[in-house]
Amino acid sequence: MSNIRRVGTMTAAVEDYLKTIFLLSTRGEPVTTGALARELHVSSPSVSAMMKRLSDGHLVDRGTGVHLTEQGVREALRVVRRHRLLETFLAQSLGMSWDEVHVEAELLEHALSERLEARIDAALGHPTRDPHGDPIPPAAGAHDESWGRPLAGTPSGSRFRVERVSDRDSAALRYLGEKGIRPGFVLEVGDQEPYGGSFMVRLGGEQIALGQVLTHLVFGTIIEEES
Amino acid sequence: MSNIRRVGTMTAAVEDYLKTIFLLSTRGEPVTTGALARELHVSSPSVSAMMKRLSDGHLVDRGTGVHLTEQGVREALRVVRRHRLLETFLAQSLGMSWDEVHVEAELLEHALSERLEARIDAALGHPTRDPHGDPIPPAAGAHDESWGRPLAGTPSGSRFRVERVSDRDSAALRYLGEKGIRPGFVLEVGDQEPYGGSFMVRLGGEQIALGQVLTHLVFGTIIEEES
DNA sequence: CGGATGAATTAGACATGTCTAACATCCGGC
DNA sequence: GCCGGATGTTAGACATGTCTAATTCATCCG
Repeated sequence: MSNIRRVGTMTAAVEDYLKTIFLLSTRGEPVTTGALARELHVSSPSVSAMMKRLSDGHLVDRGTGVHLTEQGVREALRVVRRHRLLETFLAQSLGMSWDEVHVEAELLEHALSERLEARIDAALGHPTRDPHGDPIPPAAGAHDESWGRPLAGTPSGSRFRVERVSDRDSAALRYLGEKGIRPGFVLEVGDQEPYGGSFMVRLGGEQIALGQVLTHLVFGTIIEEES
Repeated sequence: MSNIRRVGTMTAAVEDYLKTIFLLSTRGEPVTTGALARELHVSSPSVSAMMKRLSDGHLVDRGTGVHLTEQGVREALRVVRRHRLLETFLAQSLGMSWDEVHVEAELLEHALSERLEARIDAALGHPTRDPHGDPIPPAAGAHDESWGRPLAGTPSGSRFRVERVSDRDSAALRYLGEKGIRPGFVLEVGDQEPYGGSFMVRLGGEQIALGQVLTHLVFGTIIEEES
């Protein structure tokens, strides 16, 4: 039966590839056979074969690396939308924490019907951000996937508004969540301790030391002081 | 990647077959190659091939017709549990009607992780019945799948408590729902109009005429008059 | 008893998606 | 200018799950 399969060539595997290509390229990373293999936990030949299929189906172009065609972007955005709506829904309706929702959404995103997607969207009041601050692509219309700047390298003394936190490392997410570092909050940036030490920030009067890795997972903007 | 796949031999297709065998046999219908092909919308040879696989995996025995082994029942109940929990969850959290939830649960049931299943179960307060009145198998322990008696053939003048309504015909479900015929409600049974006419029942002062087909979709028990 | 009928299986093909092993290609350094 | 390593592709195999066409098998009826 394979209830999972959708119209045309969209299968769960195809959706995963398209989504991953989209996310890699919007993160500014090179989209190569090797990168996709690493990301999707498959072998390089598997990626090669799939790229051939996607290319035949006019979902990707292959020049230097791989990039999505217009139609490929459209399909990728559909998957990303379902993923982020599900994350938001699971957090809202079941109180799941932001480090748990990603894995679950990963499983469910290929099995979400259009109808259920619409119902969830409506029930949530047409949200524009998921729990990590990632923008939810609209059902139709333009989408902005920009990441802002990473916390790493932010000059001491500036005020930094957290906008997105990468959902790739679930343990790091839990840790950051416990410290209160979530989208919408503003950090007072302190000093980078020397020789790869902690990055000091202040949030609501509390001093927080963040390891190198964490500062590359938090994105946002520097708030200009008005005076 | 195929995120859908589970441990061992449990795939979405295997789960569908096991579930269907379980449901057919608990409805008292013969579980034959043909019946499964009809039910699952696949060809007979497909069923033959799958029965060989399930038989090799000790999930079914093949004598006269097919029946589940102990392990087969266990796996089938896991799928049925996920399906009915999902139906209940979708009805509760999104206000979906009982004629919509079946189709959606059908899609999601193969992608539900153990963790999410447990979260949903807890959030719903460990429900024992889905919106159609179908019993939700417990995570561990005995399960009773009995159907009670059909409304069809209930003698005039008796009082009939609705316990389950078959979810197989979505349009019929919607119709019955509009008339107020749902699990828990008690009907005063009237006459069967002759020559295959309507079956008359009374619910909360209102007279309802039910076509033949409907009376075979509603199950429950006759309430003994006390006096 | 013999043939028609229907149900089930076997045979063979195909699509999807994965793997390992072998080959190709390209690019930097000497 | 050539060699070695990284990167990518081809070749070939396998698992899953489906299909159609052909065959077997049982059964019922005249």
